Amino acid sequence: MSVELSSLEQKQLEKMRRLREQGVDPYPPRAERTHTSRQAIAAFEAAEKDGEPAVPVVATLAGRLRAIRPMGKITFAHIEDGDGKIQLFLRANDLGAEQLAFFNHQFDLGDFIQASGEMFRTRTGELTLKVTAFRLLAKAITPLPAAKDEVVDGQVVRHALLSDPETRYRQRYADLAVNSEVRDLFRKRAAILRSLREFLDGQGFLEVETPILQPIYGGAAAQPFVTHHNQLHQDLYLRISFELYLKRLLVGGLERVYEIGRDFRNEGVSFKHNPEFTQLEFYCAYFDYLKVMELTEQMICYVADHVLGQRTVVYQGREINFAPPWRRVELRQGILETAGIDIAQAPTRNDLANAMEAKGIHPKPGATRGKLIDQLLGDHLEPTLIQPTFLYNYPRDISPLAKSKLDDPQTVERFEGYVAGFELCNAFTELNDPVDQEARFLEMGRDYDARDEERHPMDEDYLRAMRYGMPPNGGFGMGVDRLTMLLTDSPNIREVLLFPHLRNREDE
RNA sequence: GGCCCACUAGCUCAAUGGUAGAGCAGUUGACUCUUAAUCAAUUGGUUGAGCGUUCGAGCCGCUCGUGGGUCACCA
Repeated sequence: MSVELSSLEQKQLEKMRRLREQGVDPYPPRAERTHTSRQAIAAFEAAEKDGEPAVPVVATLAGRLRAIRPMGKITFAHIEDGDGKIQLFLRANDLGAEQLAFFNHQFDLGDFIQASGEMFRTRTGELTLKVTAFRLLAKAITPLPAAKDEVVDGQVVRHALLSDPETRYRQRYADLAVNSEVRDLFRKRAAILRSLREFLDGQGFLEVETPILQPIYGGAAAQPFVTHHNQLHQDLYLRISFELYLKRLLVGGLERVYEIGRDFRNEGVSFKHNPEFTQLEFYCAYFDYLKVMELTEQMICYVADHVLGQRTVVYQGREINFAPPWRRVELRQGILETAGIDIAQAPTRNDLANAMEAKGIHPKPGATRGKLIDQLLGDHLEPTLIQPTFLYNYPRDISPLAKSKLDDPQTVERFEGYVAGFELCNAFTELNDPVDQEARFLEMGRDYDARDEERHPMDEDYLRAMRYGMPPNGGFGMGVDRLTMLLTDSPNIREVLLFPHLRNREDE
């Protein structure tokens, strides 16, 4: 092995080799399991009458050794499998002293074993397997981080649990192995994804898959990752959004489409940003942003109902209620109330910058009017949006793919959903006018510095698609990781990613 | 990228600038209903890396690394 092993690991490696010399395969290819821990307990309870089963419940269990308590001529142990933990009871009377000593000395915490016998109740009432045969399934070389559970008044108290975030994220396998609530969190994440699909499928949406490697990136303002196809001599970008491909599908006659997948943005990392993250986008022909708002409320409630069984959740100490209708706040009004500036009274970039200066707010140098509005939103309004809120009607120049309002061409029909002080989703009445769209692309190129990597590249094929005719439609995008944070009360996006992005370590 | 904090045994944590410790895990032994089993004994350290200050550094200073927080960035 290339890495240096600790003395404990070297001892275990030596133990494993000795077992092999004794004819014990430390990694046999097959296991026999008749019951999971839960199934064995359920089978006993079903057969049970007055504390005794009518017929013996014989089971072979398999799992990881989590506790061994030798007591002379008997030994208690716990193994953990996918369903939970179950106790084993081994007796010299049943197994012979030699077998019991083998179990006590050759098996270690973390090993996978299988054990056969009859289910019974101990004097304390715990359903337990009385073991008549056992076998090693996989030897552990590295000791699991010590974590013991103590039950106090029905509550499980963890001792010396693995808590160092770096180890937990870098060695997620160890984190999962010893922290059962981490396993539960990722089961919940899977349930969230399943519920989102169920809801959208039920609404007649078609799940599709579009390219991750794209010759032209677009649909969002973000720096892309660049890669290269060797044989084609072609630079490619990892997608920063699905938007432009999904809307091409509306041109093709698919009226309701959605995609759940990975987006990649080459930007800073933070408690709510990971370089790759899971995005949900859907597009719905003949919907506008108001209908998308209602669909959003229904969808989030559907997920909450199915995953949590309720529509409220406590996030970082504050109760959040997802029940519709969510508060609706016009962006102009929200900024007026929190920053004291009426953006409608500041029609140009300089007007707005002056208004901000007058309030003691330093406008970002070089920012467009839209970016200044975004600054006011992020600094003043966003932190106040704890309960689910739709902010709506956004400035045109930060929304190049959204349709303008009929009575106000400088404002677009767009909303963002905010919960717990951060952005959860983003949606608009999609721009389907190819002439206006081309003008927007050109505007973006003008307004942004030519070196600004976030400027929107022109996508000629997208414009061609739109010229074939795109039905009016409402589009929606949501960070699934952030929804998962909310529903699992996780303060950090890394908690809801199995393998969050971390810097390389020199020693690895 | 800036600033702040952290990094000590496998895990969780101690240690006035003066001999690096505890609990759990490990090892050895006792124990036939235990469950953080208990009891007795015991192994285990390049204190993140390097350089410096000092008679003497886990502790003070500098550089670097990693992580966390925060700001910047992120429609």
